[in-house]
Amino acid sequence: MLRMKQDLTDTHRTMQVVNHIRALIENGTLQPGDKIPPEREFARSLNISRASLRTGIGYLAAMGVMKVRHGVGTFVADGPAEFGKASFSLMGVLHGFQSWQMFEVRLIIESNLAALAAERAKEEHHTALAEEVAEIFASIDSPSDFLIHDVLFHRILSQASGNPILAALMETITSALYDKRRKTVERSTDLRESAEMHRMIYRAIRARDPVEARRLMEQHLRMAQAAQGMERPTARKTIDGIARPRTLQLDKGSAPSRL
Amino acid sequence: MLRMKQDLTDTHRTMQVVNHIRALIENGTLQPGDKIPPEREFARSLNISRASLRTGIGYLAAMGVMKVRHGVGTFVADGPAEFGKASFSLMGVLHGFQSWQMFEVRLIIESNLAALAAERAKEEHHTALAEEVAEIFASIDSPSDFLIHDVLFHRILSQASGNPILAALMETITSALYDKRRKTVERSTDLRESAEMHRMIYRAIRARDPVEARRLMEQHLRMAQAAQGMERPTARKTIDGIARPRTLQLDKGSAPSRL
DNA sequence: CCACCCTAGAGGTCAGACCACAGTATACAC
DNA sequence: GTGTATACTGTGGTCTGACCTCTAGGGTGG
Repeated sequence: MLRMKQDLTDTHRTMQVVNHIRALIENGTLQPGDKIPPEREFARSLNISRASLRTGIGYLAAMGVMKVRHGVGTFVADGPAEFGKASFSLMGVLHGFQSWQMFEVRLIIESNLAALAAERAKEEHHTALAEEVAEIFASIDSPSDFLIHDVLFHRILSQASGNPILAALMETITSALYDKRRKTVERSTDLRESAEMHRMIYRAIRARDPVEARRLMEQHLRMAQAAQGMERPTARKTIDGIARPRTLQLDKGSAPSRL
Repeated sequence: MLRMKQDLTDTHRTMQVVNHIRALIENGTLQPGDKIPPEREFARSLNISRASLRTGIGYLAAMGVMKVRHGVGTFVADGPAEFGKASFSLMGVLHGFQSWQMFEVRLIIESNLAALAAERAKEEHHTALAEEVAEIFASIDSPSDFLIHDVLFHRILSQASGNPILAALMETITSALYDKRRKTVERSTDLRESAEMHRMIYRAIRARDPVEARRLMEQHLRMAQAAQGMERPTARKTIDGIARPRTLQLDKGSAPSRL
């Protein structure tokens, strides 16, 4: 009737490797930061060729679950969760993501992140947040440093929200936005105002006031968006990149496996 | 001082392939659904070995940008945008994602999706949405069919929101939730109530009432969550899967490349 | 006209040699 | 003794080319 086949990228051996490692992570044998055995050895122990093993590892590395370091070894990722850095930009060109859409998503997610953080942040988060606010003020004359601590502030806030999934989504958007920001921040003049906003957001979180935290975060982001001239276009035209009409197909295709 | 190296998975050849294909997609040479040349031939034209080409393709396939079909060929993905199906579950076991967190994210994203859809949906979306509502009512006695149209309804709503990024994030969460739902829906008794909710949401969107659409969607999701007994635990214990304490490190590590 | 089988074309796997990189041990010069 | 240069070892990266498996389509016999 409809689709029967599973379009998963589950090529025999590849998935075998992926599932094996997944299992090792699930039962705790492998923890973030751990190193897996050398390819030659690991391949032998799994009774597959090194090439196949590498395919599987490549798969895991592509989505950020593992990190491969030439000449050193392969490790389980340990940084903040994220859905493939490159993934986002690739998906972007493929589906025509636009800047205003990124900001819209950021506004939605981060304002909720702020609200949740206000409700759930622990002492240690308050401390870390306060430190970053201080660093931000201290970096007012150095745009590049300012941006670093700005990013750090938002990342800590993500963790304070107590929802790693939301944090991971935010991280994905943020890293995609980073390059663009790095360029504009340089010629930014009112970093003082931005610093002040961070401080106010921190105070709202500190005071466990979700409503205020959300409001301030929204205000902060709208200001940031305006500063980069990336508001949503009133008309239907592309801001950056080529316009991509692409007949919008209400594709029912590939409904969640089997049906 | 801090990190200097770029931890990107950019192994020479691999990235070379990825960027090449990315370029082909950007300049329109490759469109969703298109087939790329056979590996042997493509590899020769790029002056790299077939193995390297395959590594690159595997990378792209892993994040859902390309689809490989054994014995047929390799194609550019054309379905709804999504950040790697497997990616999510892998990230899940790695960072300890929990059910209530997935619901929380879904609640946040989808309620906003509904609000946006109410503001921006076009005629064609209204039509498609109405059709699915009808299908949903028609499937009240068939849980499996019901679920299919339920998913379709939400997917169309995502497209109607006019923000493909948000839609992609939603799709990622949804596909992860799908399996779990498939099990519970079977023994669900009040599908009628759910169907009614979909109809009301549709009407709110149709009436271009963002506030009401958001409110109804939130209500709908909370009911769904309650039906599956996945509210957020009052205490600090795990619902499913093993508890994973994992010393919460405020990892500053891997700040967005170079600094 | 339909069912079955065969085959061409495309991806999947394998084996083993060799290259490139990172970190450490060693040797030589001062 | 100290320090720097070099060699070695371990680990991932790439290449070749042969062979396996799957899919789709066309040919052939019933």
